[in-house]
Amino acid sequence: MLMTQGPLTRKLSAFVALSGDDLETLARFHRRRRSFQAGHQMIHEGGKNQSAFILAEGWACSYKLLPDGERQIVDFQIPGDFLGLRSILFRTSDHSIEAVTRIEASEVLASDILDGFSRAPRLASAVLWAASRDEAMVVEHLVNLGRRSAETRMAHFLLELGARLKLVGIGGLSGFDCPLTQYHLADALGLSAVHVNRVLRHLREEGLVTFQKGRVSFDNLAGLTELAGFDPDYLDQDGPLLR
Amino acid sequence: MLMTQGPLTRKLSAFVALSGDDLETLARFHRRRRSFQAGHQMIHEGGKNQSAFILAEGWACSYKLLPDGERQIVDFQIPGDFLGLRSILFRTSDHSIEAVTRIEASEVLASDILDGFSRAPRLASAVLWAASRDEAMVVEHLVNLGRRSAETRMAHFLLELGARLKLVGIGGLSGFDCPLTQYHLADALGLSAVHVNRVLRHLREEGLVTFQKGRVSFDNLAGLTELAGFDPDYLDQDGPLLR
DNA sequence: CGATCAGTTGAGAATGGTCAAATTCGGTGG
DNA sequence: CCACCGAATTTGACCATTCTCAACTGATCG
Repeated sequence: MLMTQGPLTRKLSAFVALSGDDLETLARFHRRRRSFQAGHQMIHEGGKNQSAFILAEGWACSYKLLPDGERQIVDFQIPGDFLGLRSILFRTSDHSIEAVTRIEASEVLASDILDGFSRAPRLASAVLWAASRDEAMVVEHLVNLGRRSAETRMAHFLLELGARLKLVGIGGLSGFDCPLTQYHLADALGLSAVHVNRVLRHLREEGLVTFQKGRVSFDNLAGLTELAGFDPDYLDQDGPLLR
Repeated sequence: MLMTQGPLTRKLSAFVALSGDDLETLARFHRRRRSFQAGHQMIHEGGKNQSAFILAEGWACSYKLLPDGERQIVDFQIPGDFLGLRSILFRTSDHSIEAVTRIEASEVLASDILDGFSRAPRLASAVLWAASRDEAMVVEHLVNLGRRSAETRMAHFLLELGARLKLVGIGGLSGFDCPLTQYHLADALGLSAVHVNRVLRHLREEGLVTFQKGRVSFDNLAGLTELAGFDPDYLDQDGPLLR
């Protein structure tokens, strides 16, 4: 039994108590190690027979492009995240994913997943749970775009990212290293890059957060949390529900 | 074996070929028939030990409330939809669901689902697929809010709703009956009710769609589809992927 | 016949977008 | 070490989309 299971296994174990068989099947997902340059497009919207990946190192983002060339980033993926699940469950992928930084990941083929589910059925429940957790995050982004001002939207986004990174042991309460550009933020938050810059300046001048030179610093975490109305419940899970 | 399986079974069968055992387990989900008044809150954000429902008749909507009292509607549910899955997968629900019209639905307890998954493992894969399809819809709404103008947003929304209703046999290419108020549209599209009204008027005056007296009429379907950049691929699935 | 709720319209304000031009910063080659 | 390049960031001025507030209409219901 491998003791060096990655963060994905840890995450899934938070929902179902995985058996030895389950763990072994899960370990098979890690056979094909790949690395990608920053900017490489790992999954193509409209493409068929694509793979999924388990991210070990680096950041990625999933997005959709509009006819007029604009793009909307749906989410960022950080180490431990499963990415591109929908691109194997559906015949043609409904979104694209690109590497934000240099990436190390395990490639998971559609057959790995589907065979894995018949070999270790509890795995399907576990992956369903993980996918639902991702969906909860997308829903929170939706609320962000629909009903929050640019400023609270940015605050909420940075807090969520900080909380997610802390859960996988990267960064802490004081802040985190962040490879994103202001264009990434703009495409994720539905703003223009110019306005992103203004919002960041304002938050900095208010003494709430500083995002400069690839580092996000929470200067006043309580104030920022208050401003954003941030409640991390949708990220956190306690013990396994399924035994 | 029941031949009168509902639209949910049909939907799941589009992904996995369900065995007799699977179908029987699925049929158990339909034991507890319930009905609700319009406006009844079926699932409470923050509530614990909630049920899920399979919608047989009527419309519902899932939403989140913000600290300032605003709300963001995440999606509408129509007959055949599974609703509240995340409220049983998570200990505490991250969203609320309320009946838009009078509703007929089957109540599904957390234990039904979890026992069902161990009894009929392929069901877990099927539900994972259905949940992913719902997530694809939420993602499309996210793009809608982030990167489309009020007008194309409305156009896209009405086209998606029309396409979904057509898939379950309600309404056709010419339009559909729609119980939503302009306040519902506002909360779903991240607009003010006043602006919703203006946008609807403009679309009507352009001869694209008319939404009046509970009926949406596509006056110029091609033009509306063009305006919205609507591509229904993310809704449609062909044959079963898993045999 | 009030009362209430959905829809409609106008006027003015605000949030955020666009365009254009600096400025800074991290390389990279000399 | 320095000059230079391109990308990312920063700022200003002006513009547009959308919001807010407020009033009015019309339908429905007890």
